[in-house]
Amino acid sequence: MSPSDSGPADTPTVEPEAGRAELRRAAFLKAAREVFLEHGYEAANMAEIVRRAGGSLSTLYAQFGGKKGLFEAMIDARVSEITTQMQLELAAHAPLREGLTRIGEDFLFRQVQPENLNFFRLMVAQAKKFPEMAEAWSKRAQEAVRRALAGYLEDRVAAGEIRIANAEQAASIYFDLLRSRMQFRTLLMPSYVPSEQEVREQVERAVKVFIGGIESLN
Amino acid sequence: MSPSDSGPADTPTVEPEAGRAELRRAAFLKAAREVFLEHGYEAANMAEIVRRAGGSLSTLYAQFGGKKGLFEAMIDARVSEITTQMQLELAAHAPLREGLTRIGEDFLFRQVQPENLNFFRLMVAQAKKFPEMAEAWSKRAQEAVRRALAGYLEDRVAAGEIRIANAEQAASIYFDLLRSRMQFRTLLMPSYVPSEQEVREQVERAVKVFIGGIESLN
DNA sequence: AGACTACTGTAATTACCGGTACGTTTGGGT
DNA sequence: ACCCAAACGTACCGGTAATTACAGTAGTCT
Repeated sequence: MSPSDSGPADTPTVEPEAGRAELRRAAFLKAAREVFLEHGYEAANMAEIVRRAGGSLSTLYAQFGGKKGLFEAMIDARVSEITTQMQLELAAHAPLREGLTRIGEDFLFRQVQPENLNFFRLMVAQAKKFPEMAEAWSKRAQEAVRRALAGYLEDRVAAGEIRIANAEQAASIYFDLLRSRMQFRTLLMPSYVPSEQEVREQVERAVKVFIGGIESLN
Repeated sequence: MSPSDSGPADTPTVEPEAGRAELRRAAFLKAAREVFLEHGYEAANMAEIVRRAGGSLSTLYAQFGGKKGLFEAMIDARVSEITTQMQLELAAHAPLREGLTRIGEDFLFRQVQPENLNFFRLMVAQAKKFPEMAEAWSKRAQEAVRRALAGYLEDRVAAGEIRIANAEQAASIYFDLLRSRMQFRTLLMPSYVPSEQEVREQVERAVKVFIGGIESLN
């Protein structure tokens, strides 16, 4: 392979200087994402995806092999996105209450984005059919933020602001406090979108309970 | 064929004194439940349901109108069940730590039953297509247990064991602490079934953090 | 028993959809 | 300009599954 290798060796994703195939592929993935999110896996229609993406059914099949392959590719792309998207704006050495609040709001606002919830719904629905995929999703979505928060907590422990034996576990508990109620409601009531105020209040409660209660674990 | 007694159907779990129609209906609902839980809404097959239930396709359509009607009836039945199933073994006047532990284990063990998780997955997946249904589900599943726990907490407040301004809110937070992490994992990893020990540990952590932190809300 | 109704069995109808075949066009490299 | 693989468009195949039609059967009520 390597046709002349004149130097377009880079262009990892969809950079303007991508070959035709790359452009098609990107368009297919974008349309697939829309359609799968709108209708779910079973009810999604390959022809509809082509209609939206442009290009042709043949090319779609040539590039992804089939519905399953397309779905997997689409989710893979999203899983990669997640890692960067989940990067928390770390609060460095901010005092505990302030840091937790900032991290919490940052996280929860993203968490309740309709796009995110739709992906989550899709993954839950297909967890049985695509187990590795669901697992990868779950790992990525969780670990990045938990590690980040754990790091921050360890910093605060070193600063003597709080006593925590197991920072990862504590981080996990904080995210539970943050997320649970809203995740439950938003998953089951797609039309409900929490207001900014609701999110802030939820974070405030979580911070209070966390700071008040986390040392009880030791 | 089977001239005389074609139906091997000796009607399992139904009131002995029900009309034929009722028996059919119950059998259809039971089979529908199995099939919908196994395959999801879209992939479920009406003929398969009839195959399992006995009876005939015609009767199924006569009774439920169609796939949608059958699904709704099946979920309705489940939503009714939930209220009784969610009845917590209330801890009456038990001391706080003991009461919370008992209520928590009772709740969480039920919550991670595969049957329950499968229903939850199904509802999440179909929340867009059947919004009223998902909402009814969410309400029932939440309110009963929250009210029950709130009642118990108020009792403990009256006993002077703890100071809580808003018992419903506190109850909600306790369930968040209890459920979140496991719900997340079990939904995304259908093969993972938490052990009894894991459940107990989770409850223990939740109890500690809750008791330690809940008064911080006041 | 007779009549009225509900259930059964099966086949037909209809629609949709994933996947493939195949002839045509296009665009980039030489 | 020429070549060829990639991309296109579209018709088509095979299968599945919801829904309906219909003709026969079994219960039930009087």
